[in-house]
Amino acid sequence: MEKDYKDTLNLPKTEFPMKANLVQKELEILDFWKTHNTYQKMQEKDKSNAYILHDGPPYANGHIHIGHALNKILKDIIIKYKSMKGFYSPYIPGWDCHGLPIEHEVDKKLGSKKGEVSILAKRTLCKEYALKFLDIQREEFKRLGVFGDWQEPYLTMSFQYEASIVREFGKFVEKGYVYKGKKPVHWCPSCVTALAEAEVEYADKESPSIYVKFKVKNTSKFKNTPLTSPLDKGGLRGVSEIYFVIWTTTPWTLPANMALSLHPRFMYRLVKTPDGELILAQDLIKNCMEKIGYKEGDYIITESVWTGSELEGIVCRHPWIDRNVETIVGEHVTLEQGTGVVHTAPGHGEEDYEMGLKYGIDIYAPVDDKGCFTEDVKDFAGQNVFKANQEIIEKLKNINALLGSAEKITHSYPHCWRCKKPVIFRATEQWFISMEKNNLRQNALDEIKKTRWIPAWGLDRIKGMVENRPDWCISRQRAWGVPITLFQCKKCKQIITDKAVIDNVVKEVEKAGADVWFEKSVKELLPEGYKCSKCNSSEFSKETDILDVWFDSGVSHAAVLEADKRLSWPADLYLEGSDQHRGWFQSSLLASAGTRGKAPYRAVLTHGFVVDGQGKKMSKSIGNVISPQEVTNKHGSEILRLWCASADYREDMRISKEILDRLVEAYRKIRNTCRFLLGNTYGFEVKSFETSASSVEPLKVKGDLLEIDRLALSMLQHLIEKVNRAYENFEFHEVFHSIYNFCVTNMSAFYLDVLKDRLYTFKAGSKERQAAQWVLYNILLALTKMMAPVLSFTAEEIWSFIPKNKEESIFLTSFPEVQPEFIDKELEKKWENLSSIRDEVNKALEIKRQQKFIGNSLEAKVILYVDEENYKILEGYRTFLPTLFIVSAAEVVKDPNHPEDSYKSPLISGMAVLIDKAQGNKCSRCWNWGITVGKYKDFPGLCARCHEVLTS
RNA sequence: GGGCCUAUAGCUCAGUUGGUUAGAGCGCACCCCUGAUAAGGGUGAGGUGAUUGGUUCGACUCCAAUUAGGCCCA
Repeated sequence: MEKDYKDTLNLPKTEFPMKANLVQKELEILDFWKTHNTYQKMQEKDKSNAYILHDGPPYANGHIHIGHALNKILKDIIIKYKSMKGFYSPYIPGWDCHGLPIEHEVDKKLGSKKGEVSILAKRTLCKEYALKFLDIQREEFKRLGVFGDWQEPYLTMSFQYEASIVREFGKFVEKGYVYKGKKPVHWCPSCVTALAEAEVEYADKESPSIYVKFKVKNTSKFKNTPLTSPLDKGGLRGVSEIYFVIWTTTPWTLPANMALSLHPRFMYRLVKTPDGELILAQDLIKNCMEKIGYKEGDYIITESVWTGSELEGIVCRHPWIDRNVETIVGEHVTLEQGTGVVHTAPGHGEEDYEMGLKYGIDIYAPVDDKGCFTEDVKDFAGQNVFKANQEIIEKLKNINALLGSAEKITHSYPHCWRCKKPVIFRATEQWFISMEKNNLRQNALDEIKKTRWIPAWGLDRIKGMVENRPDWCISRQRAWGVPITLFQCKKCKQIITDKAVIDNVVKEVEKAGADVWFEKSVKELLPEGYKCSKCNSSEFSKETDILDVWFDSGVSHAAVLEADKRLSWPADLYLEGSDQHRGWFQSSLLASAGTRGKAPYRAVLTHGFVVDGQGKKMSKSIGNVISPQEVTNKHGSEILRLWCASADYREDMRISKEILDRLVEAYRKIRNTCRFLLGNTYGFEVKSFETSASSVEPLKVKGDLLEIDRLALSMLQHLIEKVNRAYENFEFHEVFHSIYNFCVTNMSAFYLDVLKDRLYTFKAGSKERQAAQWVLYNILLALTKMMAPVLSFTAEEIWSFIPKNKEESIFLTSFPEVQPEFIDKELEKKWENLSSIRDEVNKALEIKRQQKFIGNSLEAKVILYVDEENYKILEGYRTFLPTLFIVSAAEVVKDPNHPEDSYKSPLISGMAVLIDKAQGNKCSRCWNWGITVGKYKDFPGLCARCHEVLTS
């Protein structure tokens, strides 16, 4: 039996497990970070060199979903990278605590008791609810390996934060932005309350469908127009009655009709009918005439045609009210239904309202909070609007304003989520922040231009929104939020804008939270003896509405960036999903631009949404939801982190079982590469190493390196460069792909494979082997550090296996920088050729392997038949070729006439590869074949090289 | 319906200012190894560049429309 020489080899040796067992191991590492205060230690830096990423607060409701995980992990990657780059880069997570969803949950729990509970008691329940989920989410975020000051987050419901909200609101009041106006909201007449969009459910409802004509007051405009078609000899000149025709399903909104909307580019035509000359969109004529009940021949379509724009500003008369109604134009008009002429009641519709604002029309809504007409509406005062529908139709019929007869249609209509009854849209008094005051809109637009948007199209998106948005409606008729802290004089209705009054409230809120507004009386909240500056009255009322929660989070720049000593203003980066262009990015911008004239951020980065493997959005009903908890429990958070870095977040990110499986494999490959590096740096003297790696004796080490070692180092520098650039540009998928490719291609399949012979069979302390280890050590350090921001758990684990005498955590080390002295362009160029020759040899070997001529490549001898040019390339490497090809022998023959059985390279002209069996016998130690095997009596199974190693 | 965005192999990504037969890794198939071993190596097969039109000597790259999808509005 042949002696086993395995013990004489330097095989890899490491305790670092191949199997990650992430689900368990991550918990240990989290514990390590906790007990060693790793995050805190990372903050012990020069604060003047800071990189501030300001956290956008998630809503403290429910468990985190995959989108939350993506967002927090991306932030974490940046924070860790910047920190390792030497920046003071703290992360203060925050939570958005006020708002409707929490209030709803509390209402739900209260059930029938809802009405009996005081506002303060309810607010307490809301607070408890928010705290509960804050804790849950905090644990879930920490479990993902996200670093941050989790012990001291910011909460929009903390006293300090609430005081900031009141203070910032006060600034808006002082500067004159805040005004009271009317805006239509969903209103439930049965519950007598305003409803938020989320409280509205859509259900089918039967409504009347009617066509109504509006008489043109002055037809002179038309008299100058050639109205008559050749077929219509009578012409229009004798006609004095011209009407616009509208269609509506809410006759009750007609008393509030203030305008008729046309589309600026649609074509409108005049139609002669027994009921007069009607104007409507030409594409809808046929349909309307049918619906109204005319038969063909009953009406004549004239040649007269205009665009909506041409018809703008025509004065009409309301069917029965003494009111002029003008035609206006808007893009919201469609040709899907109706007449192309839209009845517009700014007090009863969202688009109508927008049009009203645009044209300066009164936002008129003569309907009270129980859904009944007010005294304003003479004929129908006191009537419920839905019940009044029929009477209004009768009225229209009587005054001959109704075309055809009323029909019934069933359509989707908003209903109250609580009482399930149909709701109405009704203008109510609301508080607004003016976009025009102090040039807020323009100022915000200027700041948008100064901000770096990543990706760049973010600028266009938010710009368009800010350009077109209406004034900011900041009031909500709710309980769970920060009150609009305004007083009104009961006598003269003056709103108090005194700074002293506001400051006083801020102080109160600082002490006791926003609850104080509801707890204390007006007198207690006002400075003592305060009197109205206008009428000297001392009787005031306090506002009961609360602020829009977007105002809450919008002022985080003041409440957190400015106020928190750990941070500074403005932030270097805001990073959220692309939905926040309308949300937080905008509210923050307006809140900051309105009070400080500047954006609160230097750069804004957005990521896409998480979708399923088909690119469809995740939804419970489809059942394609993947939760972060699921991934963590099955594969480990590390895989989720890797997923965040693997895909391009600027687009929507897909996640599926297959994608995760691929990532698990990629993870294993990276892990195993590091494990091999660890195993082969075993026994290496780190200290002497580091000395010689420093400037003390660099040349000596460099001189010991083989060419392939220097090549590997050069390749490493390129990787370092690429990875640095990718992190700087926030292109983490580039980080992942380059590191991964480096592990697979440059290391595993090339350098490490070639190196095995030297590492295993050379003497442990030989300078060749030491040189290789030195390179491996450097690669390992660089790789581990570079992956740390993404694969934080694994990097920390690897770090703990790297011979010590250094930082306690990988996150306390500094990020690898390119060392230009190790870049060797010339060498790379030479090796490009060698590398492609190696590829061709592999092809030749494969053919022989498939033919069962050889198995292991060491059984082969390679003979290269080359031309002059290739000979020059190979000449200097003759002795190294067997190592490079991982075969037992290699010859280079300068002869363009290749033998028959050889593989003629299609890629490299002038080269053929002949594979022969290696001569001699297989060395039992190094497995290379050679004629020296058997020569030595003391070790008959060894080749000369191994004999030398064992006997010297 | 509107604004913004996306569409390259089964998967994740590259593709320089429009210029030869569109690249990588994974996965897959086949083979080798059994001294990185629930590892490692090799070879190979996979693409009508969403579709349709246009600009151009020439388009994955520029433009338009369509389709599918995403976010935000309506």
